[in-house]
Amino acid sequence: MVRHPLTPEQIEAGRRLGALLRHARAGRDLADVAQAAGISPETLRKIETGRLPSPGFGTIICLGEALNLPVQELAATWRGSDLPLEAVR
Amino acid sequence: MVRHPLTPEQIEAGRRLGALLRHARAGRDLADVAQAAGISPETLRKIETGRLPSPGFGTIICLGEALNLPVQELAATWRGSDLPLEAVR
DNA sequence: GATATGACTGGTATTACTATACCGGCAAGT
DNA sequence: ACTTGCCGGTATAGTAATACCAGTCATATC
Repeated sequence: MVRHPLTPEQIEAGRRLGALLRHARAGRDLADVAQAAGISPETLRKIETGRLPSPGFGTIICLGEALNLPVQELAATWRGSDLPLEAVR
Repeated sequence: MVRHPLTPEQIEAGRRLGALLRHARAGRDLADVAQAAGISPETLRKIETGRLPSPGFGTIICLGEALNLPVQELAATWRGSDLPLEAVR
């Protein structure tokens, strides 16, 4: 096989990650956050809705910076061991 | 444009990330680490040598787990603000 | 010294996916 | 009605992830 399709687990992980990002964005404008992270609004929207389940590493890092999200929480959310924010700090 | 080619900065970031991963692997067998992270040995080798400059988020998270690397250091290395391990803990 | 073993390397090929863009539509607010 | 913000569908260039290969460079082993 050349490249395996994404597993359901990976797709689920992408959904969790997207939900976290949308929640962290709170009220801010989607386009503003996207620009701050250096990605296109279209891409951010797809990540948030889970239609881009497994984005690039740098993409998520930049988004985490733009949203003031600790990297550890992003990683924990992706893994599914969704420890609350307090446990990370 | 539909998708921008990777910038030289991104390629450099990939190189740094790969160097960190290879250093963290130390003496362990490449194939063993790859299996522990759930990716193919070929892919790990390309990430370490920088031929896959911008891997998936999940890919790096799994590798960090397999190598006991704190996520924050991976992120810092990618960003270029290569704070030493001690500053992260 | 020839030969084998083991781990890495660059090259090439292939498929699935990311990242981007544009569209029409839908809901809430002004 | 008009704007604002989100949504799903579609299209496309570039890349990730996988696989196979031949070549290198040690370190053994004969």
